[in-house]
Amino acid sequence: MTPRRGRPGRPRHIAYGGDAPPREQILHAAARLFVGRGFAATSTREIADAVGIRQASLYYHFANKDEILAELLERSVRPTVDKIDKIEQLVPPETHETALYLLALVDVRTLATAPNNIGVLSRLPDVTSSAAFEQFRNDRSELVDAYGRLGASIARATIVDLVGRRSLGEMLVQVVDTVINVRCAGEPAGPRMAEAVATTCLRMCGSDDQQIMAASSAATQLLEAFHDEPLH
Amino acid sequence: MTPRRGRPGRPRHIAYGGDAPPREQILHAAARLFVGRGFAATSTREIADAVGIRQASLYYHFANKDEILAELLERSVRPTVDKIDKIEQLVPPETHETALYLLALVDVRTLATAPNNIGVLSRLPDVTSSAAFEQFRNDRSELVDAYGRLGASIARATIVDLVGRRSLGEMLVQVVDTVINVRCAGEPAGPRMAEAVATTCLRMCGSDDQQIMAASSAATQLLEAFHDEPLH
DNA sequence: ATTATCTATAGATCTATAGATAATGC
DNA sequence: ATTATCTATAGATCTATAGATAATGC
Repeated sequence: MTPRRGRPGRPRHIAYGGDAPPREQILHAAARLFVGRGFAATSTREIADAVGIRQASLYYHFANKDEILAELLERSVRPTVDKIDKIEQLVPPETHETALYLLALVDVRTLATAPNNIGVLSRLPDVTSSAAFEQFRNDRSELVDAYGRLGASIARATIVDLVGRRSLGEMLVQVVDTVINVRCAGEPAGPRMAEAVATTCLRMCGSDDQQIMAASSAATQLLEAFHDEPLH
Repeated sequence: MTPRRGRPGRPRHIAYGGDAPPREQILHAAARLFVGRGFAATSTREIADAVGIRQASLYYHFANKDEILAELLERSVRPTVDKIDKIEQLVPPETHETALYLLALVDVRTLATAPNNIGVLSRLPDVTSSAAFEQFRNDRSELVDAYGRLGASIARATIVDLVGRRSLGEMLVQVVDTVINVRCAGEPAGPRMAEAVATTCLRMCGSDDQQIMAASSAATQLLEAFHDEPLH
């Protein structure tokens, strides 16, 4: 009953276009163009040309241009959001510091390895004012909540009362998003960067050097378990 | 010989539209829309509607849409670039540290007080890939050079050799541009922010706390002289 | 006469739909 | 029969130009 995707159809006007599924080829080309020239400035024709199909053929895979964008936006947060539960359910001897550190590491890696630096998309005004942005807003909100909860469980009451749980979350996410800037600037964002970001997050919550060191080594060990996780 | 701008012409289809010069009204409306919804996503009709004139009337003031963008881009750097010479010509007892600190203060204020946070424009991919971006690139390059020169005159040879004068300049500008982020996040960017950014700049060049304090108070005093400066 | 607007429109897109077609799989 | 493409095109923009017009200033 399920349609058997992946079966051949009519051949493309251009002979060969790689062996990835066509949907993935479209997403990849669209990501490159959206990030490089902007969402509104990129026409569906340009995407199709990059893939090697006709403009109208895009609509077999996506209902409209916004849906391509929505999928790319989702891919820039979903992998991290999906790991929140497991991270928050860490039990002693792991500390809350370790959990926040680990969340930051996972998040940085997601943004750092996402093809074409799609993390930029959610900052573009033509994207944020598009209908496709709604779903992303929800996903990101979950992420901010998680950062806020973990941060608040670490920080002293004085800090939490002053800053507020929500805006602590916002600021932590903001710091993590530095990775996007770094990639825009053309520098690679490796494990070094991840450590820098994660320690900064703990420091924002008032952790001292010793706590940070402990969280760092614990989280770094746990990270690999999350690395090998299947995404779906 | 000079055309007398500002004389009345045919009345607008909408009676009253404020008393600023029409060119300024257009720039203001365009800035708000470009920053809020993106450059490519904003039509000339939307700009005209916001001003209260017909779409075609824009073309009496600007040759095309790109020229509106070009003017906005220029206004986001020009005020700072115009003050570089005077800042670099500071003589003892003012130090190089003071000069860099002052440049950062001036730059932050320009970005912080620019209407509609037009600093964002130069980060949008549809803007950076437009023809109007060429001039901005040159202006910004001058600015990066100045930061690089001042930074290199402060930093130890080991730092300059490692990082390179040019990329030291790039990073200093990057730090100053944090103001744009802050405004995007909806927070106000006041003198407090300016101090934070400027001290960070000095610290990046290896200045110690005492040098920073001295530069800070010297530069803060000099700032007002630059504040009252006429712009043209 | 000069200025700043207006109306009308050409020409170039751009998105999305309708319906045809060239492959393979059963 | 099913899949993934194709061709053709409608309808909705969007930018920019041409030429008319309603004010004021001299």
